[in-house]
Amino acid sequence: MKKYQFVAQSITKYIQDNNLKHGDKLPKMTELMAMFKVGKSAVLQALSLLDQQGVIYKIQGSGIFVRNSSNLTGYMSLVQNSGFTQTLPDVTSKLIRFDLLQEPPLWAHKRGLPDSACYEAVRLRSTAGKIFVLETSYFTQSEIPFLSKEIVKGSIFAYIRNGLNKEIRFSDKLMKIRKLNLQEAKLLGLKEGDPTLEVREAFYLSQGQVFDASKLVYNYQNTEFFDQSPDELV
Amino acid sequence: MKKYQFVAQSITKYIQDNNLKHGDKLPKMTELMAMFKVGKSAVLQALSLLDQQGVIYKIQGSGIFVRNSSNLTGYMSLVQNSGFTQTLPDVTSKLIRFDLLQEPPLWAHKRGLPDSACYEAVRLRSTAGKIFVLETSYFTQSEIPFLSKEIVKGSIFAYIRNGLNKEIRFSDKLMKIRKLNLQEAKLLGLKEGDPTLEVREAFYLSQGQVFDASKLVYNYQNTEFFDQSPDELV
DNA sequence: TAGTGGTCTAGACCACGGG
DNA sequence: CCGTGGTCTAGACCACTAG
Repeated sequence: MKKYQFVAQSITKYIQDNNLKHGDKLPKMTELMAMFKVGKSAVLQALSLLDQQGVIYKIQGSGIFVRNSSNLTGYMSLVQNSGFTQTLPDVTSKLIRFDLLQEPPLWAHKRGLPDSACYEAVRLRSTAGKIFVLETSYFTQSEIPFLSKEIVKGSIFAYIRNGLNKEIRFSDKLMKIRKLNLQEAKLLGLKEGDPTLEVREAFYLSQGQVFDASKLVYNYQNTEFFDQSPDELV
Repeated sequence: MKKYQFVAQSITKYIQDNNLKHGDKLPKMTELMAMFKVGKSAVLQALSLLDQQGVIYKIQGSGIFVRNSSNLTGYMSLVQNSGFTQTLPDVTSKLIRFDLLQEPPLWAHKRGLPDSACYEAVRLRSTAGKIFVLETSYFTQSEIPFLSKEIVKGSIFAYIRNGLNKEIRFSDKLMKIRKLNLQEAKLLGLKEGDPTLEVREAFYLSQGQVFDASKLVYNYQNTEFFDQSPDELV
């Protein structure tokens, strides 16, 4: 483990252990450097991470402070890549459809998925027994040569990371609000015309290729989202 | 202007000028250091900025590459603090209500707004003549002592930044999908029961105090969102 | 195995906040 | 004014990619 990761983790633990709240002051940089026996840049990288995660904020000339970590259990991060598995408890999947197609639908190709054979997986995902999203995913076979029903029932991303040893690097999302159609409504246990958030997402591997294009249709009754924007840019 | 800001800006311009697309390679770090006559850490900070903005990605041992800057005009960033003014064209406001209250509503106080006198502003915002959001904002008078109808009709944030010379540092958002009520629907030009995204946001100043709690109700027909997640953490 | 980005250090100097 | 975080340098060494 890298030093700055260790420092970031230790600071997070320090906040929990000392039960620090919004606005409480953390040790100053020189003290942090001494505490963890690292140089300034390691501490800076750690603080930068925590900044992005919304854990702390810094005031030049004053100090480093803890940020509101409001009770976000049950909320879903709209930004974090891996989606729900991070913040939601007991995520399970029900497989609706699983096929190998000659080519992806047009929208998936437009989002960058290669125009060649791909797996299609339609899953209904639940947290704590409640259905929260209908997910239609396309995985290009050129990157993911083999996929089975068993893998798809579990976590595909875990399989890609651990089984194939590939790294998921970043993603693009386009989102809109709309009404559910009848088919979606039935699957989600809602009514036609009920509101939903539709997310079309493209996932990229470490070399910058799209390997997965997904469409997510959320259940409005069982989903809430959060975002803690960090210090800003430009 | 700081060196790393200048470098970041120059690289962005370099990408535009050379019309670089997704996957195209940028000059290597040593070349960038030479091009801009700065040290390694200045370049690193610049690249880190661009990484967060979704402009580039790096592959260790290989190079620095341009990321898809798909045509996002008309889309709204869900993450960027200042909201729409950044990416949307021709934003105008219609003032629906403006008052000075003895105290904010309960939800605003729960989000961190002081339980004392505050301004209430209800605005209908449009881009290119189309109404896209109904915004109800509460500004605590302890931080924003004076607000007028004229200021509220323009950009309150610009007034705070330039007029009051205060810095808006970060924000928390909670979001959910739901149905419009009759009153909201009328204002947005939609029908009762139509879908919407509701965002409750708390804005913080540089010392970590909440000065603004806002509720945003989006018009689903005129709004689409995007997000380009950067390299991830932990 | 050469070459690229990543981590980390020690230290100089700058810029802001608060007494 | 002092103390804090912020920027920046030069350079050592590590880790990964690709030919």
